[in-house]
Amino acid sequence: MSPLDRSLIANLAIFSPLSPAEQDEVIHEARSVRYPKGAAVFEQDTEATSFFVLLHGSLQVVKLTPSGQQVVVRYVSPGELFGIAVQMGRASYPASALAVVDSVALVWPSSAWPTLLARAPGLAGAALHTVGSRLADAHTRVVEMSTEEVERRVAHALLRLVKQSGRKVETGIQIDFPISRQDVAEMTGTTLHTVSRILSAWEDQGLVEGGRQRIVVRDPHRLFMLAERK
Amino acid sequence: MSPLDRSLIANLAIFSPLSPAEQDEVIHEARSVRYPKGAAVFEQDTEATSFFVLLHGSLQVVKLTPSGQQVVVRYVSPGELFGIAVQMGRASYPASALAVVDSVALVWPSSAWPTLLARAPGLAGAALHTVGSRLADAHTRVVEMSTEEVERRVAHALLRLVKQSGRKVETGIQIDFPISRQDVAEMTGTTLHTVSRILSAWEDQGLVEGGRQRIVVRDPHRLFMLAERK
DNA sequence: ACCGCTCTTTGTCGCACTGCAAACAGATTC
DNA sequence: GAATCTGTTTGCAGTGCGACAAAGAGCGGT
Repeated sequence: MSPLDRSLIANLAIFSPLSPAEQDEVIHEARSVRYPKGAAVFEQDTEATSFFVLLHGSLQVVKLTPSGQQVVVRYVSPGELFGIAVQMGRASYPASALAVVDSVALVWPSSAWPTLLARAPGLAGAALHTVGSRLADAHTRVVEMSTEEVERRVAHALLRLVKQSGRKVETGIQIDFPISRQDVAEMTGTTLHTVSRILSAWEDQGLVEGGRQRIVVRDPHRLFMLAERK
Repeated sequence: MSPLDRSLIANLAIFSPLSPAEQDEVIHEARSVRYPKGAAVFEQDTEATSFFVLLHGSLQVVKLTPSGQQVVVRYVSPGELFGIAVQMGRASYPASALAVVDSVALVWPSSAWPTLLARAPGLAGAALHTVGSRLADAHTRVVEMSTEEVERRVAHALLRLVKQSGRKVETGIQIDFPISRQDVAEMTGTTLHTVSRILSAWEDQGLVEGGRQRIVVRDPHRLFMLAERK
């Protein structure tokens, strides 16, 4: 394992409030791990031994129900802190995190948290912000699922993905990792079939452009209108 | 305003890790406010000037959608920390909190947070735990709404209410505050009508006992079976 | 360049649930 | 105790979406 440099984390929102010396302290406890596409960073209901910051790639966080159904909780983008179950008072991870493309993360042992906090007290606040915005997202989703019909939920999900991981391409904005209709279905609480139908209809209207595990939004504004119109 | 004593907070999970001296410091910044039934503790989208701990009563946290629909996010029980929007990095409250019975809360100005943290660093961790368990709840709800049909969602909602605010009565366990079918509908993402039908059916089977703004669960175990059976 | 796998598309059918409507009942007010 | 208000029950008709089925298409492996 090569020694890590603080430049890796200096620009991340979570660590930028820290002084260079503090950043050195923090990075010193970490190691960098590569996860090939498809690999699990951690798995649901296993002991939460580590917490992480994603450096490169994208992760899908999925929750499996007792009856075997799967729900996509969210996608993790580079720079995000994740896997902080222990810090929230849990012994095990509440979901699994899978690499949807080759990815790299910084890994700290959960036991390092108190030490880090002592050295950099601002971290607690940063973690609280992180969890707070996830809570807001989760509530938004609850509200959407309670009040909106499927088509609008899919529109919102797509817009969120574009915002979080959109990459400009010739014909519009593409979601920057492989994502299947099944995945979108599991994000919006519907079926693969319904998602496929909706995307096909949108494609006919020139709103989006589909492909195998690929979605390009050609007209984000019109999609937004569709998502919000009452 | 009468001076507050640390005995008010000594037994609350959030403050119990603090030393008596720290508890004195914390309580010193607070004031106690009474909210009559129906009053708002704070309102959605207003500036988050305060945070709170509930001492007595029950609050309903509701979110209003742009199209005017309402969703019940959760109920707050005595001892809980709430209204910590600022600490999560928000300027305004993301929802409204209404007293469903006469209630009393401790109120701190948001600006007191840094001072409190300096005096009692354990508070940050406590807040993180609080938000963490809310996040877990929200995710549970997302999963339920994605994968379960209405009847099962209502069963789960009732079980959660009973667990959080159940009071033993002669014929079973009663939810300890007035709650209408409409409220249950807004918790489970369905309509008042469907909830009424479901509860009526359950009443015929001797599972629950209804009444105006009143629900008594007569047989929690059978309700649990109904909620979990695949 | 072929084969086989996974992902996607499209059609048909049925039903759980919603939306509308109207009557009913327990609480509250004067 | 009558009047009124708010919350609850119940019936019925309509439908959005899920369940099932089967064919088509892009991609990776040998």
